[in-house]
Amino acid sequence: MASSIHDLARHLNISIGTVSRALNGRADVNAETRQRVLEAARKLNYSPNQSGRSLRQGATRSIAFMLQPHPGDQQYGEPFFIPFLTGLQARLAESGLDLIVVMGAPGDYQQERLRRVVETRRADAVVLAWTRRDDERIDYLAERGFPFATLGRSRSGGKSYPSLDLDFEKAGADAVDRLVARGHRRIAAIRPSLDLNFGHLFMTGYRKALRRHGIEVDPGLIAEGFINEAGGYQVTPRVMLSKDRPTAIIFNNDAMALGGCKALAEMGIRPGHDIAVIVIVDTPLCRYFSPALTGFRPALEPMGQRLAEMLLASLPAHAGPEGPRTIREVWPLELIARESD
Amino acid sequence: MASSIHDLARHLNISIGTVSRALNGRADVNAETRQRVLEAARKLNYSPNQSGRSLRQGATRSIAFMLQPHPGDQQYGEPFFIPFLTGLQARLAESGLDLIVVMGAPGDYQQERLRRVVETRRADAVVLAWTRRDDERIDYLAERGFPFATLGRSRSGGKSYPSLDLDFEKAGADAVDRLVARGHRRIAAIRPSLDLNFGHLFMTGYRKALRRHGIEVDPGLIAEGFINEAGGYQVTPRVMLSKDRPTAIIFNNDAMALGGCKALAEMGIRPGHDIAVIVIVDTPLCRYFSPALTGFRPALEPMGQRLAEMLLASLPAHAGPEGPRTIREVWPLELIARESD
DNA sequence: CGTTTTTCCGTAAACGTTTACGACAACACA
DNA sequence: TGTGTTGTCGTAAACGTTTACGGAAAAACG
Repeated sequence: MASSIHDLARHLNISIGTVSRALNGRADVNAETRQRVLEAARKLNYSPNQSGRSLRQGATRSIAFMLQPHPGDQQYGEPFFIPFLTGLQARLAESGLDLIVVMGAPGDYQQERLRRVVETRRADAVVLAWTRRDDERIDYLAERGFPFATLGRSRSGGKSYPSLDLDFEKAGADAVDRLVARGHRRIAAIRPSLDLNFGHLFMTGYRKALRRHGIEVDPGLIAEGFINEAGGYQVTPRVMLSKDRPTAIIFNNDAMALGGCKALAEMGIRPGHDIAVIVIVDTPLCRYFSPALTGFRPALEPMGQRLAEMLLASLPAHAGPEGPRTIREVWPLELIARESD
Repeated sequence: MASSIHDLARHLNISIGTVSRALNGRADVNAETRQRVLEAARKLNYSPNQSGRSLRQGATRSIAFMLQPHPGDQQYGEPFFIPFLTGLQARLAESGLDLIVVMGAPGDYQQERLRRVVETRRADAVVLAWTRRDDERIDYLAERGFPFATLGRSRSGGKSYPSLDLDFEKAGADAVDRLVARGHRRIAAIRPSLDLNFGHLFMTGYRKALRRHGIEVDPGLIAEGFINEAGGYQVTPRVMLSKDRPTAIIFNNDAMALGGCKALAEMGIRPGHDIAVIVIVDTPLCRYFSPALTGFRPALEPMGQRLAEMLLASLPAHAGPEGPRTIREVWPLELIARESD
């Protein structure tokens, strides 16, 4: 049904080699011949078979983003990822690469999907997100020498790969600073597993800032939950029942904040009135919540573009001129002051 | 670097044909030979090159889901799609198929990404979502004879393809019925473009039910906005300024409801107290909002599985036994009563 | 023992590309 | 006219699979 390069060749009475060269813009083909080939390609509705091309070139010209649910949870953190993916895909498209998103099955801790993509060579490189402090995916990819980049840092030592992260540590500290400046001293933190690196970074900033202000960190004001609405809802009451109630809460995430505010509402506590609330990663949800939640906004779309660039530069086939290769970058989180603190 | 079928053959001193047959579980290979091949495959860390396989078989063994932003908007409706995709991918994996998600670029009205997937044969079939009343994507695919299925119906006549949709019409009517039974007669509707088929269906149910109750539909109580938080926020005040204020609002979507409730809050109107609120498609956001929003919950994950099944049955290569093939199904939306109405 | 069937395996072609190599003509130059 | 250069194209191999076909040996059968 679909026309191949042979059809074009037959139709034009020339060889497939010439057709291919004409299509690929090679120099050694007559201008007029090229014109005829391009016209015929349009007329016969030709477009190259990707499998044939991949097989010959040993490259699929596509990059895979692994969308993996948080273990113990069905959450993917989508509202966060979509703008990032938009930027990623835009930049990749500029270089003629396709972005494909591979869904991990919930409960797939063995990285079955990732292995599948790598081993069957469905993509030339992969992008990982939600890096963990010790991330077996990174070990796996580095060991096999498969190209990859990560959104988020990891503790994995000695490996060299492009990574882009947000400065969660500074955001955690900034949040504390802001609250202290407004007179708060009992500041709670609702966080996910410390295994998730951004949770760890956030808490580092939180602790450091508290100490800097001479405030002792109270374990009773820190609670861990799943990084979704249910997690925030379940866990927030715990810190509110601390013997000396917090006057402020920092949530690591918009979904946790939503659940947390629900729990607060049920206790008759109004964010912005009775308690200050700040969320680390801002999304549209924060803006349209009542009261609007103060948060730190990441530049997700530019980050996607940037990580694509970094990844491309690290790929043998795309390595540009000599310029020094950026390996890791940490981007700032910008505070958006609203009504909740 | 990666081992091919030739490496296995050389290593075992047999022919590549036998290796392939052994690997693919064909009958005409000695049990002991097969055992040796499988062992060697494990030892040499072999897995088949997907490009080679696709080229030979003329099938990629993967299905593409097109994730397209709503025109005029950057919204993808992710919280809705993720559970659906989870079901889809689970069922496809059972049949050895991979699911890949292809991100449409915002503003890509010419379906450039879709064309790309189809023409370069990156997938054996595609799944479309957010069908429009007249959907040029469906026309395109049907015309080319490319296998596809849709989440959502369309008006496109005469074409035969598997589709699965929710009964938005009934949900719209049910919402009205419920509100009328509770004494409301001025019921507003916040909807997206009628071009989106689910918006159209919702409004059909809404109108029919109002008429059934002898209530005239008031154009002043209907407003159209982008299907996101900003849309709900911008448009909700419009219906509230109607000369005879509504006592209830039905939102087509959780994000629109969030924005709408923000607007209401700014006007000093409390959902659940001063006005009844119902949202058609329920998500975790509705549950954890304060007050918790009454809504209609779709069975998204089972729907994903079901659509995968329907798509598989329609594929020549996977067509099972003769059983009658379901072509279109409409699933119910279950009302979850909460606090907002 | 001769014939037929079965079991197992090797050979080679094919899928649709890209590309190294060489051929041939046209042209320039001495 | 002979030699080199340039421009354009065809040939054929290669990428990693799957599979139709046939053949040899073993088994079954008379």
